[in-house]
Amino acid sequence: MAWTDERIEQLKTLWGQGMTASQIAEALGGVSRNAVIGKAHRLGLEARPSPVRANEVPTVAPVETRSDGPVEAPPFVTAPDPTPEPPTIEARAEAPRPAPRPAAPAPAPAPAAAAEPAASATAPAAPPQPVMRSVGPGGFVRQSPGEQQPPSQPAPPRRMVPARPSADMAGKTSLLELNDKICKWPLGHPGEPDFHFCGQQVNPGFPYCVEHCGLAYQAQLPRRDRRPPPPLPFGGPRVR
DNA sequence: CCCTGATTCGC
DNA sequence: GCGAATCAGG
Repeated sequence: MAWTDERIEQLKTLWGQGMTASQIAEALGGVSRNAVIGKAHRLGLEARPSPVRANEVPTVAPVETRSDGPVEAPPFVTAPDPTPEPPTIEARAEAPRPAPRPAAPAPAPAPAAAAEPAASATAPAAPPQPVMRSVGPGGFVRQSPGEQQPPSQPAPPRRMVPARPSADMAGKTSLLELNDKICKWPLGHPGEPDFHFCGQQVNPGFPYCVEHCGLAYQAQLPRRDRRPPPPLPFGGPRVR
């Protein structure tokens, strides 16, 4: 399958959200995990913590670290690491690391569960999970050190709307109407009559409105705890 | 074994 | 540019 602009866009988004290559491959369909990784690299997407990379040649001289195997040593090695010995953590901190690995946007409207924060609602008794703090890439959920609430839970929608108020039934936001100022959160499935985009005003710097940013960028859950099937925009992947 | 991402290299 | 094969760590 070809890498259309749409698919590339999805790849970027999902990759940015911390989805694994396998998950992305499954979500996109028609591509392998390797294809996703390969494409991500060619796109220059940020590398993510990989198991295979800790190994580094400490000295300037090319040193073959592999100790066994009938592997012929390469005649030369290209550019040994320019920063071999960061004396401090500094270098690490600088590294482009998508700090929190957000993942799994939950497209399906989950009406219940959400508490109503409006009115006099103070912070619910005890946020039991201080650790789970999602900070959108780019710092989309900024909170003062003083007042911090666990934003892991996507902002509870004021109310559940299928897409947008009645007016939009007449004019849903179509692909052609997308621009960088309106939310590109897809609703429904491409190709179907009611497929359209959120169309709200974007959260500046993000492709989605604030509400959908809350869905798109969430703290990564332990893999055990996220079994809900493919968690994606566009109402979830098609079941073939 | 499983998983992961990175890299290589023939196409 | 693409992605299977391969590598290598968890």
